[in-house]
Amino acid sequence: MTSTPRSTPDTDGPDALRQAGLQVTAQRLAVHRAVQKNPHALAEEISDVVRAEIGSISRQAVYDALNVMSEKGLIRRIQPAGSGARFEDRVDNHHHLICRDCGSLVDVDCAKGKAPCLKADNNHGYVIDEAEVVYWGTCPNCQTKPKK
Amino acid sequence: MTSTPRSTPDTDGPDALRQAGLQVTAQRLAVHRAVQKNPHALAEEISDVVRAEIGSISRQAVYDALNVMSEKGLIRRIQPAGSGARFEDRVDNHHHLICRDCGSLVDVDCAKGKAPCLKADNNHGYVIDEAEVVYWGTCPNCQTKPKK
DNA sequence: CTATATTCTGGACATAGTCAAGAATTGGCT
DNA sequence: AGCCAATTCTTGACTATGTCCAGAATATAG
Repeated sequence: MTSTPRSTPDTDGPDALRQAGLQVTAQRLAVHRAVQKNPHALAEEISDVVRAEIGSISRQAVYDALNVMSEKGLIRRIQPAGSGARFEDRVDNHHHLICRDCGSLVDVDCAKGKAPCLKADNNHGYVIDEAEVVYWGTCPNCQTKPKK
Repeated sequence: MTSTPRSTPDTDGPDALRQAGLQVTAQRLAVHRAVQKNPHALAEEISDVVRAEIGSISRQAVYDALNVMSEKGLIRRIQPAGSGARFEDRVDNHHHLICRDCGSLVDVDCAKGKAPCLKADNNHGYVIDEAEVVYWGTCPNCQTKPKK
């Protein structure tokens, strides 16, 4: 560490937190890393990963970290029907494709980085800040199964 | 009302259920009516409405009716983050606009009845049957509040 | 180094929904 | 109309996911 100030300024743990105006704690750093390494993980899975890494963490600290970081835009929360909240560190505009049978979830890019769906016809006076798109279907694996 | 065999064949309770291959029961009819009359209601609200109408119904019967009817396409289930499942009888292609602050939810038509968002760039082998779009933002009422 | 605000811990609690076994109802058949 | 088999409903326990609270620990500013 003689002359490596910061390899990836934007996603580097401490800096990312500070830039978001959050205190830097071991728990938050670990949660952030866990989300980065486990895209689409559930809160409980994050909890397990963090616990494996730093020994222990309370459930509340996990939820708090996930919530505050998603509020600040550091991570993104997705919450499809049929499962708890999931978290990912990709904050760019992309969407998700979910299998109705097995719940598997994959990322899909949204038409070349543009946001074609961000405008609703009639916004009813709402100020829209995000358009979330979820594609529901059947994954390749579940298509082969007899359906029951 | 002297000679009105059925005003709306498609949404008439008994027929709608039969056409979906479901047994016609008082509970299901009441749940169906409750959903029609209370768009975007939660399961528990449906439960209350039904109970007011037919006296009593078990929680399980409500969930069962809602689930089977949404599987059969009689009603549609939507489940935005931060609330339980909501149900509506509009089955056509439309989307939703939700306030992050108060959770209010309104319908938005999807570009003139067409389905412009139904195609993902790369479907990863999935067979897609629905594209769900949720617009997140702040409703007119919450915009005036000081934000706290 | 100290002060103060923020965050974390631990445990109770809340909400939304599922599971399972037996009772009641529906719809087809005679 | 009356009966039978299958479906549906009831009841009550249970699971999963997440929140609330008060006090202990920690981070950051000065």
